[in-house]
Amino acid sequence: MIDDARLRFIEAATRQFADKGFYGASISSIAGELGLSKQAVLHHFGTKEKLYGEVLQQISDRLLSRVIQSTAGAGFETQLEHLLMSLYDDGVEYGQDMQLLMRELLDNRRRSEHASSWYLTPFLDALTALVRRTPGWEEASDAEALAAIYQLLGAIAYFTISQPTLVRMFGKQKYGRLAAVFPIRLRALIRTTLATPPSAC
Amino acid sequence: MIDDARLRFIEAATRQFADKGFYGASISSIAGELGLSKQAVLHHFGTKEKLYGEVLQQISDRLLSRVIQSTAGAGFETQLEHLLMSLYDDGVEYGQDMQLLMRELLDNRRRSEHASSWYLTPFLDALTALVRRTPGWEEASDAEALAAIYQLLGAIAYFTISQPTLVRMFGKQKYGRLAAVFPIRLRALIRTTLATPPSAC
DNA sequence: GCTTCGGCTTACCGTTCGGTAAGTCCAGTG
DNA sequence: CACTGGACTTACCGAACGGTAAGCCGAAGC
Repeated sequence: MIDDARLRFIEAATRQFADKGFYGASISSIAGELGLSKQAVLHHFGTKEKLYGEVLQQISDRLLSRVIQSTAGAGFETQLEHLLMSLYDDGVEYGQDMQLLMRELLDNRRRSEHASSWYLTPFLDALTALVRRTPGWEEASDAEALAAIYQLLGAIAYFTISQPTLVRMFGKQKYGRLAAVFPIRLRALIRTTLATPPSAC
Repeated sequence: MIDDARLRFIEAATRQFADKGFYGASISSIAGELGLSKQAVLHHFGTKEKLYGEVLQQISDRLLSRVIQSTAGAGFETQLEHLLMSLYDDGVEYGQDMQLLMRELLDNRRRSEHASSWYLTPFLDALTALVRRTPGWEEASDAEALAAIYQLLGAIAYFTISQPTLVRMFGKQKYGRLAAVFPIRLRALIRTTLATPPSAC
């Protein structure tokens, strides 16, 4: 199995960057996760920034392939609904990607000289395109579709990254009740959002 | 003006923690913003963690006083709408608090041994209480009200912290169009959310 | 006028960081 | 058998980090 170490480094880096952020995660601790020295990481990726870039790229690919994958059967409306709900489900289960993207959103301004910020563009473009195919949205502008989808993404991402904090805030039982109610309301939110094209707003 | 330096330190710290995160901001750079040495900071606050705690406490107070302040005139429904919209407006103008709270949400798990995570509880409690006074929500559970308000907060916070990244992603014009549409859709989202109590969901 | 004290400084400490340099080990290849 | 190149190591570097210790200094209190 060639490049095995490379892939495992990226996995470990994804975990740690999501958990501690770019500055909080060190290459030596990432290497330590596989029982290797930090120079093993530098050997494969050159710099920390490049490793981070690969992590981001992989997440971007995952997200985009998910959109493409969902383009099958049913109407665009239910496609979009399924996609967003599965994004929520997976985010709750293992929120690494959500966490990392949120961090990237926060740090991007500061780190913009070193890393580009276009990892999310294809994903957002695909989503807005999908929105504009749902009934009532055919003549909506990009901005209008993007605004709608961004609100839904925000609701999803914000909740999923809050999970650990909410558990400690409210305790397991109360969080459990919240987590039981949330997806029901989320589904309703998605439907009413799609049922409210700009012309009816 | 006594304690002037203290307050200015907290202001600078708020800026830098919001911008770079807890680990990214150093006490010496915070001190440098007032032209003082890092030991001036340590003299006032003891440790970095305590300074961070005061910053968080101040933000929490600001948020809570905002909720209380909004409790005047009009129905609870429009109170809540005004509150959320002003949260959005200010978040767009200077998103420091939003950014910092988002970071805290992400880092809280990791830093939980040193700092408590209850800064947001009073704010969330006040908001859920406010939701449960709006028509149709009187018999909703805490979890249901919290889920609804959390989705709205997510939509608001996610967009406001994304601002700089979105500008670089799409350019000023396209972002301008997005920013023009967003609050319109947000207001609609708030209203339909409040108009959809759990019984109708 | 002397002391006290808060605000602040310089000097220093141990640790960790990202990154460089040089070498070791070993499988594959002629 | 010699050699080559990739994977990985140890050794090291300068810089920055959070924090401690001790001292300076001007205003206030006696």
